[in-house]
Amino acid sequence: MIALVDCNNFYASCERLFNPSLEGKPLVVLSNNDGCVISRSNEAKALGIRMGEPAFMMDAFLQLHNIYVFSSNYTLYGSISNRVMQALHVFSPQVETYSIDEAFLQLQVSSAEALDQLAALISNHIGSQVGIPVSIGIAPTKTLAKMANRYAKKEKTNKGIFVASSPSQVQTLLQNTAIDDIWGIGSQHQKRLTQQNILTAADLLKLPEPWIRKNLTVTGLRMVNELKGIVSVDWEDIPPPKKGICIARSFGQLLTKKEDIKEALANYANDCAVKLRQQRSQACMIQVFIQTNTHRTQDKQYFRSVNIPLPVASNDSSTIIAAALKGLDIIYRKGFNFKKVGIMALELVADTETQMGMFDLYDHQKSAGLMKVFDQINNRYEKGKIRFAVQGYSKKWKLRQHNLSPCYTTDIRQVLCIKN
DNA sequence: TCTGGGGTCCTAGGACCC
DNA sequence: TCTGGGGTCCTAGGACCC
Repeated sequence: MIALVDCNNFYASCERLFNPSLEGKPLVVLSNNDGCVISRSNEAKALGIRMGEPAFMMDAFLQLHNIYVFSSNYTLYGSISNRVMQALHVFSPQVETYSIDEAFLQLQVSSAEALDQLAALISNHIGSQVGIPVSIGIAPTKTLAKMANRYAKKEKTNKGIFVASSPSQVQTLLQNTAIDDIWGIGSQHQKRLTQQNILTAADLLKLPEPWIRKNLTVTGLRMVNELKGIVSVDWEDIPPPKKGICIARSFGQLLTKKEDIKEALANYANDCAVKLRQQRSQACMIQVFIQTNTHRTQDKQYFRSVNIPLPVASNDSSTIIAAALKGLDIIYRKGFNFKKVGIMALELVADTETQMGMFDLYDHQKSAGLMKVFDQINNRYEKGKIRFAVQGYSKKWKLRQHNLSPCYTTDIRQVLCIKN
């Protein structure tokens, strides 16, 4: 059987962890730039706040209801996530981290009672060891486990646990799951299925295979098999290597000058190179893209991207930054209000597989050595202590983060201090 | 003033090859 | 009148996920 363990309102729960006075209070976490709502406590949900709602449109509402507002603190959430994943390993050697707040577990137990007990145990353990509430769905396939989890949350069943191990329980699940609550059905597929009068997961199983194949592609066929209890989604204990690494961010304010955008891009390019080194990869291709704010209909719009091949695979900050700036030279145009710039590292190879270029005069060992020292210093002291001159100091592009909580678990200077 | 960021997979269509 | 067929590679775009 497969269990899906999902942290409830994860970011909101993380903010509460070190601030118990927020228990029982409405609380929201905002996206980068304090843009829109990406996590809500149950109390905030009860007040009708929707996911993705822009913060600036609800300022008055937030104040009126004394809703606590947090900027997103991914350093904190990442660190709490690690604790949750560690704690889950107690219950199974096979744990697949699916996202920052979810994991699949393979369980070698089959009876419904035993599964119920085990789920309760897991839930209590994460609660007492990490302090984060979770919901658990158990079923024969990942897709059904996702559904069981959602069902548990929605119906508030038995402490957020739902076990669908027997055919009759699976049937209950299928009949009570709306199609848009199925893992793999988004708004577009939902529209098409509703037109066919397919409203639940059970309805979906009545559709002929060729129709599924044509309209929902092979991914849809796989999903339907999973609903039938046939395992069709691979198990991945070890995360497969990433195919691309992307750093893209909206600016705190609109930018028009190339110099300002250059500064932002150089910083993102350096972050991208750091990520490449962390996962021991090198990129053969760099993509740069730039875009205006599509929400501002009064502005002229512009979106463009360009690929810059690297003659030799690299994860050297200065090489990645240089390629990124070369790309910006090609796609930048005067006279637009730009909102966002980004860089993507593509065609990744392991850093042990470096192919030397025929006319390659670059000293790879020297570069690797320099980057190692660079990373060590930045890890040891304040993050980003040493930087490249082109990364600049104007910081006009900087994110808005008006309500950022401390990095309680990752920065010794921000550890919670208890008075006596 | 103000609307996230980072991924994956699939398909269709064009270019190119023999 | 009537203009092949099959393969590969690349890209853009669309759908999905959290």
